[in-house]
Amino acid sequence: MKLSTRARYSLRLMVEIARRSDGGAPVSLAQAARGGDLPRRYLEQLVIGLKSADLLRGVSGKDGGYYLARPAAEIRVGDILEAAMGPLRIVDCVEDPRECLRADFCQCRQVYALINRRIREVLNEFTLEDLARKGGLQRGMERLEGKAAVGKGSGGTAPRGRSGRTVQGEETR
Amino acid sequence: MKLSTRARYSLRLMVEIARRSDGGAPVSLAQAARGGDLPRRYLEQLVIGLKSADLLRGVSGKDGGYYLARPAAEIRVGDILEAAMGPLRIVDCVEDPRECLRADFCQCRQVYALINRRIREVLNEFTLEDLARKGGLQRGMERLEGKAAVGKGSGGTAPRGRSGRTVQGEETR
DNA sequence: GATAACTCCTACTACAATAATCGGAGTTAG
DNA sequence: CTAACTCCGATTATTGTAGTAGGAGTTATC
Repeated sequence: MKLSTRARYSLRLMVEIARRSDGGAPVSLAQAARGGDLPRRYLEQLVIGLKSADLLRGVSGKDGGYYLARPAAEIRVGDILEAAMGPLRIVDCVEDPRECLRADFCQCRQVYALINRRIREVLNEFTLEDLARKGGLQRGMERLEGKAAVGKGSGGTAPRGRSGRTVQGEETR
Repeated sequence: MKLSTRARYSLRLMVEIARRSDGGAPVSLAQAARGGDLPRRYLEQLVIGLKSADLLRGVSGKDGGYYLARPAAEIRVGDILEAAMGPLRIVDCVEDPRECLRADFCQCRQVYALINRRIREVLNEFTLEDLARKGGLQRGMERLEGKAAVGKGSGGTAPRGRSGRTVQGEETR
């Protein structure tokens, strides 16, 4: 149930990049590592998954680094977790019955599927912007509380883009 | 994200016991193991957690075994998972800020807390009875779909007891 | 065109957790 | 008294996690 370090670091890395990528210049892992006190060498690994999920783009060479492949408001927490941890499934049999010999008569499977769906829904309601926002936390929380309280059906889980601005600068630590 | 074998086995074990405990006699691990093809020796370990969470009660001696500490409709999936895996927290800092040095300025924490709450909600909406029910799946599913689709606020997550009857007998495999 | 600061790629390693297995002591119905 | 259980404490093999290490390739700057 617990998120792996890998998952948490990936989220924090994305947050650091989101916060610092305001000036247009790519954010280096060294910067991100310092800002979020994360082991830089480890980030190098995590970044691979985030790139191939097309959440980050890399720029080689001096003054290189990474920038978000799309606005923070359009990157869902679920996207990041999926990139870091693989498919967001509570059990394999939910998607592919062949994974389980017992699939035809196992009642658990259907309940698993429903739970799994709901978890993905929550994960897709929150975006990187929610994580990266600084200040105005109180205001932010009200909005977030709303999100968390109102079950918004099962349908489209794409995040509605808003246009808050990400602040940069002041050392996070 | 994936449920551990430990967690899945615990659920299946509970299902086996629920299904077989109709006659009043306790269900032995040997029976449960055969019915759910689970390694009996391993179940002996899992049962420890389930007992101390007061979900199962043990009866020693010949014809001994285990029975549910309360009706299946009152045992939530979340209860079982918690007994099997420990506290249902996605990260430790959600409940205890001291877990994290960065707690005061970390925005993630609040979002984590909201996600965590929602996950616990889903897990507490489904009961052992939902998992153990045999036949009438179609009908069951409609009810379950309803559950999964309608976000029912954040309030009380105690399962509403219903009074379906658990079937017993016919070998599950 | 050297150099500094990066990304990028591939191993490697230490440690912890997971998924069991095993032997045997204690309990109880027949 | 014995067969069928629970109960208890070790032990083990395998995998996964978190993190390090070394170095090749890329690019702005002096």
